[in-house]
Amino acid sequence: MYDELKYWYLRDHKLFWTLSMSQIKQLCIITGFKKAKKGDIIYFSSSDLPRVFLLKKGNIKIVAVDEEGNETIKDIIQKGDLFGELSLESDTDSNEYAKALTDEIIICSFLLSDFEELLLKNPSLALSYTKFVGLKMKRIKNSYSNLISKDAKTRLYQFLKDWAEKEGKRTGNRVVIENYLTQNDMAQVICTSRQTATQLLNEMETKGLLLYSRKEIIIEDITKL
Amino acid sequence: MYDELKYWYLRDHKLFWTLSMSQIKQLCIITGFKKAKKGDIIYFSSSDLPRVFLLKKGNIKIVAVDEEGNETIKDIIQKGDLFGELSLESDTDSNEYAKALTDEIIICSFLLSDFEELLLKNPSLALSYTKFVGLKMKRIKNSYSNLISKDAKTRLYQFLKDWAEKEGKRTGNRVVIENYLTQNDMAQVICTSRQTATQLLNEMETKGLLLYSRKEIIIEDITKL
DNA sequence: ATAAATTTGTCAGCTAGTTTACAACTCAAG
DNA sequence: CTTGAGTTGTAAACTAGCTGACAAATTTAT
Repeated sequence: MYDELKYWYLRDHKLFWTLSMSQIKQLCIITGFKKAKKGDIIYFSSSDLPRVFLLKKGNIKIVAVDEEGNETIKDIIQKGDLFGELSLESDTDSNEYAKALTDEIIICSFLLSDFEELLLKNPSLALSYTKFVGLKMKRIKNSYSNLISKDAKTRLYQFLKDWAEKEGKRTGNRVVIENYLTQNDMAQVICTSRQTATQLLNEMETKGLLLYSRKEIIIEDITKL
Repeated sequence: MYDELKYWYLRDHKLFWTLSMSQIKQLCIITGFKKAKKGDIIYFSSSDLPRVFLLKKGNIKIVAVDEEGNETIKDIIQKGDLFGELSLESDTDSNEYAKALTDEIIICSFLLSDFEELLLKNPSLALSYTKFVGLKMKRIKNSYSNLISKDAKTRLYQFLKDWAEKEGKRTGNRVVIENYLTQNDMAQVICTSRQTATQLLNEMETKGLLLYSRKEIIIEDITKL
């Protein structure tokens, strides 16, 4: 049963669709599980062997801490996302941790070295993975060039649109997003100050574009964003 | 002789070191050559089949044109760099062209589909390639987070340091860089206005940190940047 | 229930960097 | 040797967004 679950976790991910069930069964590369509750901090012990993680349930944020102790959000990871050493190179110096944003978090992980071996044995998987990483790169490039060339307002709008598309529950043009981020979190993601984000969100609320609360964000008409 | 050259071009690239000479000979994936002179514009015809390019000689810049006709520098490609559809997905919508920055440009290219087939046959190459893309991604992330969190001055200093390291000729702490960029180009790369870049460069010159001319940039003491 | 901590709302002052505008310089092509 | 296009130098006016500061609201812990 336990093993079944492991395989299912992999099977569930797009990336592994090219493999047959029996192939997946042979792999058995998942080596770790982790559960967490809201607010919990999940450390990636750098002493440990490099790993690739798969977030099965919930949402977490990756926070980087610099020399002066300033915290910046590196990434928001959503259900189904693969994260960690995607570049297949271990990141030594970075001081990062993950923080659970929602109530119940399930993360499973496998060793980078196991994964590499697997890729070597499955050329088609290697190719899919390469495409996967490439796609990720394209997305990152895109969002960064947004950050740089667009103003804060446009960035917030884009962020909300993306979020709504990924996780919102849509009925007609109305979208409801479960809000697990604070305004400060959002501000950091779109690289602006908390105050500016607050201002913009209130402005949108006055305009009737959305309804903000700590629990959920309701966008009345997604096409108007 | 001509074929020899092709193979050598691949052989020369880090990425293909894992392959034996005979393996490389079997590939014969290079399908196109292009030469250009300073100022020439090299279009990537979107109607054509998607390709991966390898810049053998010279420097070029990738310029994106948006709806309003504004041009922004996407990338500066240097000798030995692989560029194009690295994500292994063809980019349909983007309107980009490359412009030759130095006198003699040699670009060779191969079809994306050929490359994919090659990766399928050589899992270890696929793995190296993924690592390669991953590394590129890491670099991009890094430079973008510089763009976002640091001020224009720091960004220019960092840009010059990187440039010096990659292409400068160093004697002791003195570095000479062949300057194929205008101040406007540099400004765009570090995402600031031309005027700010000019101001900063002049400031550095008055401080005795460097000597700027259209032909070359001389950094008197790289450790002082 | 009460205290403590976190999150949100709002405002005035400030600053880095943009924009606009123009002059001076450099260089390649007739 | 001129001409004109491209590049560089400089300055004033302007502005988006940051900082700091504080109050109010809300959540969590005791």
